[in-house]
Amino acid sequence: MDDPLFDDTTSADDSGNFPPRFDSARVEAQILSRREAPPRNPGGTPFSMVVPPPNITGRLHMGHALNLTIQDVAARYRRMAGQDVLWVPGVDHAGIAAQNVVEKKLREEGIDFKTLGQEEFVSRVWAWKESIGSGIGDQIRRLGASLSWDHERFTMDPGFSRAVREVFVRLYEDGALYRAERMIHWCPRCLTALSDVEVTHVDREGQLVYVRYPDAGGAGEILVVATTRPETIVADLALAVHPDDPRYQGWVGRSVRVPMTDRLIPVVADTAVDPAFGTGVLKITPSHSMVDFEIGGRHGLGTLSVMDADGTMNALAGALSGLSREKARERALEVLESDELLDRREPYALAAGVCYRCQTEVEPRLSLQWFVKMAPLAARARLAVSEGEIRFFPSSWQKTYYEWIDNIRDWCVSRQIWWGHRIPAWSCNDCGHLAVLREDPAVCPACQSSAIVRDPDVLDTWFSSALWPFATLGWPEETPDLARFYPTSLLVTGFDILFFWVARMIMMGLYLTDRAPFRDVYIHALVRDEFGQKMTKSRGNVVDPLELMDRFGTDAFRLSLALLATPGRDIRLSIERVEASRNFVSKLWNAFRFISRTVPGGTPLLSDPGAVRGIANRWILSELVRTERDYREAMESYRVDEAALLVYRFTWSLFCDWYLEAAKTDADRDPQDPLRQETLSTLLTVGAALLDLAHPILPFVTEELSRIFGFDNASVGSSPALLGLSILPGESPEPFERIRTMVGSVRQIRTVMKIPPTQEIPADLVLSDPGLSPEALWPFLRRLARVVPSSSPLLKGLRAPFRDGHLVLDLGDLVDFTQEAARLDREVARVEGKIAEVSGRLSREEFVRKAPPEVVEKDRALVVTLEEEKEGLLAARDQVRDFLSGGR
RNA sequence: GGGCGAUUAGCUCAGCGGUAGAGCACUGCCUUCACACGGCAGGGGUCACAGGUUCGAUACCUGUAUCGCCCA
Repeated sequence: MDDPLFDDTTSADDSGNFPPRFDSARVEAQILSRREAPPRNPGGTPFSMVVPPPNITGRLHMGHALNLTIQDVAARYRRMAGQDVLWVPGVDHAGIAAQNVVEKKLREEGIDFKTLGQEEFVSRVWAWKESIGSGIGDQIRRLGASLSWDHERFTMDPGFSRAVREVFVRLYEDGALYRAERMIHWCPRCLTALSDVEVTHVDREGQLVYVRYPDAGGAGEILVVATTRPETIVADLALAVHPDDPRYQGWVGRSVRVPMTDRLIPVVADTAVDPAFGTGVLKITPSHSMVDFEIGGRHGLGTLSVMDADGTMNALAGALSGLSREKARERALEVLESDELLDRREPYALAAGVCYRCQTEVEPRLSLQWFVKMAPLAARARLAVSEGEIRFFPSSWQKTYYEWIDNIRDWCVSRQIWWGHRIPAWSCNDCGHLAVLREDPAVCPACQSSAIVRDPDVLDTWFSSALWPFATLGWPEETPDLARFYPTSLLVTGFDILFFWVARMIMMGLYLTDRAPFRDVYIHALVRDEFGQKMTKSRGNVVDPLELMDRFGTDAFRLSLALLATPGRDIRLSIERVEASRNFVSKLWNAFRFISRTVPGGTPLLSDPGAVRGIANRWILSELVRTERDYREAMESYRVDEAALLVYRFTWSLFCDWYLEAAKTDADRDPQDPLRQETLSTLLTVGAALLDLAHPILPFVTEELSRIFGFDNASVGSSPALLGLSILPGESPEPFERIRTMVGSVRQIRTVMKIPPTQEIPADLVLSDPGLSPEALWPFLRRLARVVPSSSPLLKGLRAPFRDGHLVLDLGDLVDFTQEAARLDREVARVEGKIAEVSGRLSREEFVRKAPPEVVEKDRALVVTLEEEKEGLLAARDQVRDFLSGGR
């Protein structure tokens, strides 16, 4: 073991090697096996988040991965900044989704869940929940998400259930919750009511069917009605026309006969009718259409329901009874056809409402349900955002939020399923009293009868989710957690649940705690496949995050997501991107491999970065300070993508490409040379700081490297480097920038002249700037450009020009001047183009007069620089031309 | 029908009033003692289109086109 850093058992693979590849699988397994809770810092300012609880039915998908990565970056960053971070994990009981899963499982076992009864079924769901254990939780850990696992909650754990019940009762007592018979969206497959947001719309190719309604007077006149739902004709209770429609003035008040039946219905006038749709005559089916229900109400039409809960036509459907909705539609067309009441049909694109859980087309249905009054809640929720109490990132989501808030309708919260929070309402069979209670009653509170029945329905899953930020912290108890961490600091979520979840948390939070439940809301987009397609099972384009983590490492996967997480834009994730990130992790790893070989154990970190003298050292430190400043700015404004890019660029383009190469020069110096010591310490210091910057995004590789180097525990990530480097080194870093241009100039010539990279070129250094010391420059030029001081002054040679001087290169006989002449011509043209542009601007009086002085000044300085550059290029070109014409 | 977003290099995307950028792909050279999951050098863009504001517009405003999403 010749490397002093590896003289103990903490080496990379515990056998003294620092392999050229980072073994992500091994390191991740090792770190995860410790199952450490992330550290808390009771002395720090609180920073809290609640995780959007994944469904118990869930498996980690791209959306989770993105969501958790962003949160974890925030959590780790805050921890490193000394804050006391609480990030509450948890799982949602996922009412309908979980019920569906268990129903299906039972069906596969040959059991019809309905035969079990509610209690037994619920206990089966609990058993199933136990059987899947911490599946999704383990996958979340796998992603490196540093949640506060000791605070894990479930939306149906006892405490949470108490909170849900408390809210329901409180709303009821306040008159903000009521039971009523209303039109709701009904899923004929899930057999439950749905809220407005649980219905999504899909474009369908339908038909507009024109049907003849004969005049009841027998005069042979007919009204033609256009409908997309001919199967509901048998439930028609009226036809309606717009009162101002000249075509139908004579019809209002008359009666027509309903096709397929013997019923007579009136023709009414209503302003809700759109004269431009179809024939301008609307059939009114109050029991099967939201709009018709309203119109029917205005005209006292009553109701007639021809469909059962499961979408089957019932006994009142006459010729259609017993048929499914779909079959009924076909049959209706046949009957109309044969009755010669079918006028015509035309294709019609319609947006069908479907259940968001099972995609079944929903039915409007009149039924007795529980509703939350939204108007008062919504008003406050609007204010919280418009007054800036809650901030959206990106802020463009405000509009969408207002749009919804402003058009909100009462929220149907009862569900006719078995899995969920049972509604705490009892009705008395004797006196009819309805009791909503915090504790289960034994008898009717009104008449003491024991003939009371509990409402069999459960609550919308989102009802409990709406309590998540405070119920997880102990509400309604006044717990220490609630006092310290509520309101939470940041909520990170996808736009797809803005209405389902975010808006409702705001409403409930304000109503129940009098405070907005969070300060900032970061709304991220969707992860799509590389072609921009949404990842869905049916498309078969779902990429499994776990697979990517296995293949490329979790760090690489997280970095890919972070880099692509531009606010407000969907993410197209391709394997190539993850590969590129993997390469970055490897690059980082190897940079530290180099440091470990170069820097002996026991080397101290820089105690005073401002006192550093070495050209390269000063340069990298000043770049680090700049990067760190921008990085913090990015993190504070939730620009994870920018922060990640800063780390990427600093590491690769500056630290690896330039500093490490330059540091090799200093490291080769005499052991007694103080510059060598300074450089070794700088390497270590910048390395440590770099790990800190990278840690929130790349937790595993940085923790492993920190461990190897004995830096502060990277899971704490409180290396002094990050905190201590707020001072800029005293002097300008410019000398190293000059070196970069010199090196660039030589490298260009080397390429054009086809001189092998390893071949050293003797050269003379000619400097016009007296501030630069050739003695300090040569070692870097030798290392980075492979030029060496020539033993004697060169009279003839090729000029490598840079801004304030040039190198004369002795290329011996290798020279093909024509290529170089052509290159220089191109360069001169490029610089001249720039000069023309900038000086053209400066020559315009208006520009000089109106533009800000600093802009004009900057342009003037730019012209000077460009002129210098041009002169150098011209001198080099002239010389090349000399060689070309005169030989040598 | 209303709203939102997008349109920048072959592809995927940053940038956003003041010399057009990254990753991947492409071309040439290089297995040089951290890294070929690498290095060096390079090619490639009238920043969708048309007006306007401005000393100056890829960026701001208006309109048009195309694409995507949300709501009705």
